[in-house]
Parts: sequence; C-alpha cells; structure tokens
Amino acid sequence: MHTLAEENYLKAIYKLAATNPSVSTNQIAASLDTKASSVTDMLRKLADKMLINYQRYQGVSLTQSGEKVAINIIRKHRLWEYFLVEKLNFKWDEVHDMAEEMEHISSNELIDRLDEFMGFPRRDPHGDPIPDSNGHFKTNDLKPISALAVSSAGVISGVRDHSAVFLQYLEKQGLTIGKKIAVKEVISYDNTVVLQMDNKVLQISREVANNLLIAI
Amino acid sequence: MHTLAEENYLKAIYKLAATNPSVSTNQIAASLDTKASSVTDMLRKLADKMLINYQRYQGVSLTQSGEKVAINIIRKHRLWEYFLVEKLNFKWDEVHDMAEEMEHISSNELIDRLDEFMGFPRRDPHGDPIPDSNGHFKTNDLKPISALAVSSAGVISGVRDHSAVFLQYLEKQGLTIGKKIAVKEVISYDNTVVLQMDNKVLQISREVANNLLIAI
DNA sequence: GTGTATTTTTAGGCTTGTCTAAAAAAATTA
DNA sequence: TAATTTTTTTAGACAAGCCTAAAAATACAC
Repeated sequence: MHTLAEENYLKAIYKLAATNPSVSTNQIAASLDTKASSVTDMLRKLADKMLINYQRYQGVSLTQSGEKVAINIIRKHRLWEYFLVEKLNFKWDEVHDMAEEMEHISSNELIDRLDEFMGFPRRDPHGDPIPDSNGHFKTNDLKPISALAVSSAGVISGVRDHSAVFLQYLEKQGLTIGKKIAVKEVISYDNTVVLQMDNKVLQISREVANNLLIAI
Repeated sequence: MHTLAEENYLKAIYKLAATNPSVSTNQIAASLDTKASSVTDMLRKLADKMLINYQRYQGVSLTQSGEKVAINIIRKHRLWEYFLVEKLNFKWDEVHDMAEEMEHISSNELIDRLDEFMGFPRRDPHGDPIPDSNGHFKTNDLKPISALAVSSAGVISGVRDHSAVFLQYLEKQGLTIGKKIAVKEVISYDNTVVLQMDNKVLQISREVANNLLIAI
C-alpha cells in the first residue's frame, strides 16, 4: 500500500498535528531524526499522493485520507504493544521498538482478528487509546499531575514520555497505570510534587509530574 | 541486522539447497521472480558479508552463518503461521503472505516468547517442522502419497505445494493434516490414486498425490 | 574439437530515500 | 524598512536494489 518511509512520515505528522495546527518541515525532521531537505522531498511525494496538504514554505496538514492511514498505523502499533505486554509478558518499557516494526505489517484483517483475540482492548499498556477498526477512539482527556491542585486526587492513566528510562523509573516507584494518587503539596522552590499513594508519601520532580497523566 | 532483500535471498538459497547441492543464479532468479543480473549483484554483497560461498560462474552455497540466518527466518515464518491459524483462526491457505511479512520482525526475544506462548509447537499448519531457538529441527521424513504401494496406509502430515489453490482443494476434499488414508488402487492409465478415508473412497490425480505428504 | 546455445556477469541506468551545500523565502530584529 | 537570522527548498550526489542490453564464460551438440 504505502512504503515504510511514507507511513512513518504520516504518523509523525499526525502526532505533531495534535499540538500544532500546521506542522513545519523542521518539526518533522526533528521528530524523524532526519534532515529538512529529506523532509521536503518526501512532502512533495505525499502531496502528489493526496495524503497531505502542502504548499512550499507553508507547512503541512494531513488530508482525510492521510489521517486515516496515520490512525491505522497507530491502531496497529498500540494493539501490538498490548499483545506484547498482555500475551507475551513483556514489560511496558520493552515494547516500543518491536511495535515500531510490527505496525507496518499490512493486513487489516490480521489486525482486526488480533483486536478480537485480545477482547477489543481500548487502552494500550501506556494508557493511550486504541482506535477501533473504523479509526474511532476517545481523545485523551487526561491531564498531567503538575496541573492538579493541592489535595486533589486521581488515577494514573497514561504517560506523555514513552522512553524506556522514564517508564523504568515509574515502575520502580510503583507509579503504574491504575494506581490512585493524591497531591499533598507542591514545593514552591522547584515545583516538586509530594504525592500520597498506597499509604506512602513520595516526591516527584516537576519534570516527572509533567509527564505522568491522570484521570480525575 | 540484515536487510529484507538479503533475508529473502538467504531463505531462497536455503530452500533451493535442499534439492540442489550448489545453487545457480538462474534458480535464485526464478525463485525470487527477479532477473539474473540482480541476483549476481546481491550474491556479491552476500559473499562480502560471508553469508554465502560464491565464485563467479560457480554457483553458491550458504556459509554456516548464512544458514543460521536462513533457518531463523524459517523459524519465524512457521511460528507466525502457527499463531495465525491457532490463535487468530485463519485458514491454512490464508497465512502465507502475512507470515512472509512477519518473518522479518527482527527481535529474537519476541519470537522465543511467541514460541513459549504457543506451547513450543514443532509443526506449522502445513506440517513443516519449526526450528527451535537453536535452529535445530527434525528433517522431514515424509513421502508423497504417490510413493506409497497399493494397500499401504498412513497419516496426512504435510504438503509439498503451499499454494492457496492447492490447499483449498485439499480442504474441500477433507484431505487435511492428521487424516488417516489408505491407498486402494493406482489406475495405470494416468496414475490416478484411489484412496480410502473415513469410510469414503476418493480419487486424486498423480499431481495431487505428488504434493501430499504422508507419515507411515 | 569446433560451433551454437545457455548461463552468468558486466556496464550503465532508474527509483527510493537519504545526505551536504548552496540558494531562496520567510521571520525577526534593530 | 533594512539587515540579519532562521527556515525551507533546490541542486547534485550516494547506497540499495532493481532493470535492460551486451559481453564473457560455460555447457551442449554434432
């Protein structure tokens, strides 16, 4: 259907579009660890295939058909991550790179059967929503712990940073999906957040609080 | 590790080497549906990487390290086929192309966990042996029905032709893995084989008898 | 054993996706 | 608004993997 490179560009643009309405060449280059000139080349190709809206120097956005492709790749990625964790017992910090390869397996029939096999999960191991076979999914209404007022509480439901180091740190602290936490205090000096969890008190940095997402 | 093209060449050479001691450029070209000149290019590359033994005009064979790579790809292919049939309920004639993509997922840890998850199956849905994580497997001691003497019996245990049309035909006739058959008669005119199976009598052509494998 | 046919290799080219270096456009700053 | 900086694009090159056409090596036939 589409080449591996095309799929990766579409996914990158989709993710960047979540925070920026129009996505720039340099943003894409940074996100794919490639050069701006390579991005320009690919943007012409994607525009020719009507997968993006692109005019020189104007930034890009996905067309409906480009967005459909991007969401389908994300669906595959998250379902394979779920499979790796729930069926093959990998840890949540181990699955990203494998899923990065598996998301390009082309068959939609396969991914639909996998979805069914696992009982139609709607969250991946990092708390991200899994699109259904029509590309529909709940947008994440989660907020970072850093946005919580003192003495409010919530359930850990997602992460903003998916890096292995961050996930391993959370695991070690017991800060995993589903855990109930309450904000006891925010230290004004450096915005360290003091949390109550399981009758324990622990402190997390502003950085961590920014990347740990809560449902209230 | 290795590129997709390299892996496909090594697999093709491995399979051809089963019947031919030294494999020719044209055989590889035919098997990969590519041109002889493209094969020559790739053979130089594989030889540079010490994956094959190759001298101009002399045919090729796999080195130990090339064979290891080839067997690992076959292991992955067959385990994914097993997964698709046993866990996702695909039919045996539907899985080849999907497994052809999935065999290139690189992680060995993943494939070992998949193997364990499925209970270490040692035969894929077509009866082919699945190499273990050390690359060891029983060589197939199966013989085609056409090699059976009249009134001898056996169990259907494999196929030589993996094409969807052939598999669908077998399915329709009930000639699936595990079924017990006995040879009642061979019609001398065209070598049609008359079989007894499940209290039914059925006839199969010489062609089919050549491609349906039996353990005695 | 010489001539013909086949197989294999070489030579040169194309596409995809990348790069560097330079040019052009846009954005920012004074 | 003019000068400078940043961003983006263009131009030209390269590796991988394929192609066609032609040359070289090998195999086959008589």
